[in-house]
Amino acid sequence: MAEMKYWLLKTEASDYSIDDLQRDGRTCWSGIRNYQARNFIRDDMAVGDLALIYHSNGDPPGVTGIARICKTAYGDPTAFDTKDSHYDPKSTKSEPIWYAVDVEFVSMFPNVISLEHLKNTRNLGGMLVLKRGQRLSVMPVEEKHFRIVEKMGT
DNA sequence: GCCAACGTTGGC
DNA sequence: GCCAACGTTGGC
Repeated sequence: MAEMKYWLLKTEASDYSIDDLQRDGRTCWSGIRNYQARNFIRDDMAVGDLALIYHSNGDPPGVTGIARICKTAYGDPTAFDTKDSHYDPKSTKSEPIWYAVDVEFVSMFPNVISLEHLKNTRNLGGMLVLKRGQRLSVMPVEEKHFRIVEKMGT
């Protein structure tokens, strides 16, 4: 088995929150429309990888829990749906441009680990989400950083 | 709602 | 291939 990887997945709490994931148990993580993020999803995510769930535009913005990748990348169904706001006619089922994975609920933190808290945690220096101007909705996380945030959330 | 920091598009 | 215009993200 390949080495386990760690990720950070951004979502807007008003759109799909950790509470929604806990309720659903499992969901299709769709709507990613950035090539760099797409490449992570399509090429690097494996079943069993763990992801920090990050609420952007939250109050406060921050990490709210953990999910696990439970199905590797497949053509993003929202790109095929003419009624969906993420519809993209250039992405076809035979040759998808955009991809989704399935994730399952692992845990919800009792308190949000706020962006400010992350910034003030010295051991998290270099974590991608803290970098200025970092807008990727999917990004890799180093194991050591994942473990620190996981611990902060328990 | 503002705006900085991007990524994408399209004319040339 | 350059780059200006435009759209989006996301903290504040």
